Formats: sequence, C-alpha cells, structure tokens
Amino acid sequence: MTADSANEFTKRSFLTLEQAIRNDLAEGRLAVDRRLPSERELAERYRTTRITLREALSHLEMDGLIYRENRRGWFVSDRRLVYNPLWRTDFQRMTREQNRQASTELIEAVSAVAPDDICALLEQPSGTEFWRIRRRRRVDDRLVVFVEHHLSKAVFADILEQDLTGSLTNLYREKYALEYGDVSFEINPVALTGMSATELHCSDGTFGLQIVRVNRDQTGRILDCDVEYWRHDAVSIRIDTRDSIP
Amino acid sequence: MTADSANEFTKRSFLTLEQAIRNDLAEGRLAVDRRLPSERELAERYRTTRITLREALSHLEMDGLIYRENRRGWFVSDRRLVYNPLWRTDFQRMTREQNRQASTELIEAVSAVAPDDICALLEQPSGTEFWRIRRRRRVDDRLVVFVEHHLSKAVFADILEQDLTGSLTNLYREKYALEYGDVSFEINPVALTGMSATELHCSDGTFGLQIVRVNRDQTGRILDCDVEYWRHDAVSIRIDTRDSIP
DNA sequence: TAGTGGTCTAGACCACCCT
DNA sequence: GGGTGGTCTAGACCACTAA
Repeated sequence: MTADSANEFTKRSFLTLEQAIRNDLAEGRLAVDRRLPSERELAERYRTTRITLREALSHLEMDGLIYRENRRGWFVSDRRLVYNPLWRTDFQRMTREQNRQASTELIEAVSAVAPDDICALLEQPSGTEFWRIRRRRRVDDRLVVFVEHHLSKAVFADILEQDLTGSLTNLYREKYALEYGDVSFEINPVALTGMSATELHCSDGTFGLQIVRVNRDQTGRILDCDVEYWRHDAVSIRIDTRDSIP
Repeated sequence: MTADSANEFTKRSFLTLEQAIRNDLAEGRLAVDRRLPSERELAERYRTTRITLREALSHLEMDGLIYRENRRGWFVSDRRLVYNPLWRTDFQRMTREQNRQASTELIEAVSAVAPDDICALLEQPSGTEFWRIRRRRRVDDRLVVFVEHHLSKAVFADILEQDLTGSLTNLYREKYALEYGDVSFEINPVALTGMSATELHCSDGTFGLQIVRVNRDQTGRILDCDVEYWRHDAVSIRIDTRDSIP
C-alpha cells in the first residue's frame, strides 16, 4: 500500500479528495482485505481533517462503493445481489445462483400484536396477534438485510417448532402444503434506525431500502407480510415481465 | 414561530437535536411555507454549531422528512408519489390520479451515440446512435425526477418534430400505432451526481433512486430505454401481481 | 487498555443565490 | 452586495471495539 496518490494530492477541493480516494480504491491501494485504514490514518494520508475525510467517505458510501459497520470502520462494498421480489425462490437458492453464499440468523420468533399498519396490510383488525419472526441475512458473510415476518397464527399454528433459519417458502410448501400466489410489494428508500440499524450493525440513520411484501396463497388468502430492510449498496432490484412468475 | 422547544433543548446529544427538530417539524413550528430557516439561524436556535446541525439535517433528509436544493436551502418533503414501473399510464395521468400536479420540461432531444451499457440493454452494437431525449419532471412544482430516454432512430424517424414535453406513451400510440408490451426494469439506490444532480438542483452526492427500464412493443421488439433518477424521498414503488398490466 | 469511530466546538473562506 | 449553503481547519471528549 503505497502513498503515491497521496503525494500527488495537492488541491484540497472536496471532489478532488473524493476522486483521489476513488482512484486508490479502484486500484486496490487503499483497502487491505476489504477494510480501509482508520479515519485518522486516512486523514493524515490525504492531508486533511477527519471531518472533511468523513464527508468524502460518506459520498462514496452513498454511491455504494464503501460501507461502514457501526464503530468498526469502513469496508469496500461487494457487487450487489440481484433480487426480484416477485420470485419466491428461497434466499439460499437465489444467492447460490449468483455464486454467492448466504446465511440466515434467527433473532426472535414470538407471538405479538402487530402495529396498525401491518394489521391493515394483512386485512385484519388493529390489535390482532401474529407470529412475529425476525431474522437477518448475510451474503458472503456481510450483513445485508433485516427481515420481520408477520404470519397468521391460525394458518401456521405450530410454526415455532420448525427450523426458522431456513427458507419459509420451503416450509410453507412442505409442512403446510401451501403454494404462493399473488404478491404485492412496496419499495421505499428510508433511513435505517432502531432495530434495523442495530441488527445490521450500521449506525443510526444509514441509508437503506425498505421492501414491504404481502404474500398470498394459490387461493388468494393472505399468508404473511415481510418487511425487509436492506443495506442500500447490497441490492439491485430487477423485474422482467417476460419472466414467468413461478 | 416560537422558540419554546429550543428553550427546552438542553442536552446536546445528537439524537436529542434530531428529535427536537423532528418535533418542531411535526408541529409546524419550523418551516414557513415549507422552507426551513437558514442553517445559521437554526444552529443558533438549537444552540449548536452548523456542522452538528447539518449532521442532524442530513439524517432527517435521509429519512425523507426534508430535502435540500443546492445552495438554496432546506425544505419540508411532501408525501411520496406512488409509482408502478410496470404501468404505462403517462406521468400526467398517474399524478392526477393521486391528486397531484405534474409538469415536464424538455432539456434536450438530439441524436447521439449511446454508452455501451445502454447499447447492450437495447441489444444493439456499441457505438449505435439513438435519439437521446432528456427531460425532468416536477410534482406540485418540486423537481422529482430526471429522465434520459434512448429511442430507436429507425422506428421513430421524425420524433423530434413532435411535442416532447408530453407523454411519450401517447405519442407512441397515436403517431406510431405502437402499444407497449413487455417491460423489464432495474432499481438501484445510487448517489445523484453530474447531470442528474444538476438538473434536479440537488448537490452532488445526494441520495437517489435510479430506475432503468427497457420497453418493448406488442411484438416483443425493443422500443426504447429510460433511465430515471428520482429524488429518493419523492417516490414509493408499488407493484401488485393482481393488477392487470395494461 | 489502546485505538477506533461517533459526536461536537468555534471558528473560517468561497461560490453562488437572491434582491 | 448581503446572506446563503458548501467546504474546510484544528482541535476535543466519549462510548465502544478489538486485542
């Protein structure tokens, strides 16, 4: 890791700093094992202050080149996972098809009263209890999405006895003989706060993508509702009407 | 506009400042005609520095509560426009159905060699010339999206003679007897830079949503490709497989 | 425990917008 | 031309991570 580009870096304009870091990243001069040096070291190397440096890093973060883990430092982003919310292939399989490796961690699985907006989406009166399953997923070891599922307690009476770190899609099919039917979803750019930020190890206010899905079975009955919070640089949504919707 | 809440504001913790601003916004104490006071005035009111204040404002910006126009100041965001990229209803109609008012400005309409990635999407060799139409759109007078269209020169030989501030969908149908068929699109969270930032009057690096669409006619022939850059707080994507795809 | 990122202070200059 | 936002300096303390 040489400091060549730092020596060339004389103008202090903001974009020049950003560009210098961008170049060093592209040519692999900056990150060791995907991890950037500390902010103080970077500030010194580019002869600027931490505040200015952090402003530049934030720009690169918004552009999806790097990301940070809360109080752990800055890392180089990997390529985005391509995700089609209309497909019900399970997560493991989706990542495997893209030559990535996925893992899922169960955070909690409890019975709980859903918030009013979730009850409305599930077409149940306010105050209804559902199974609430919270999980988070990694792709190639990086935390990329926090998911909160709300499931009908009547339909999935004994779901807490199942292995909830695997694919719910497969569980539905194999244990409950349910096939997915229609899907509706909503995508919103949001700030990750509270539990989504905590679980994804990102600082409060980091930018993310919220995806709210309502899944139905083959008869049109509402099965469940997922609220997903993605790290914004980890995902690319793609939909093609020529694809069959399995 | 009283300063009550500012007087209550004693702790200087970051979240407290953010929360104080959030409360004042919610109760209408902060913005006059959707515009916030200057940063210096806000810093004084909340007894903090501009740097800290801007950090808090950036959080609220990421959360979609406020936005800024480059060098013009901070404004309160309006509700999001609901957008279904599978629908080909024109923009005017879509906004009208949501009781909003839309307008479109033509930036340029020229013949130009498309970048390699666009040529690939349009399934043409690199270096192919297309009509390049750049426009920007407002909803209720706010700039919300910058769009770049690439159209086949063969199919739309005389399109530059048409009114390009209206709906291209309607032009296709009325002047060229073309109906839309399949659509594919891709949604990426990105930083708005260069022309998209300039045209949307936002500062370089502002967070946005990029939507790349490839539209086909009823026979499957590729018609055009749109690249849209949305201000992130202005849009909510919604898709429902129960909707017919007109 | 040392070092890190997260937050904060108290200033400053410049380019640009608005009047 | 005055005021704005955009950028920058040179420090500081604290909570937390990593060793």
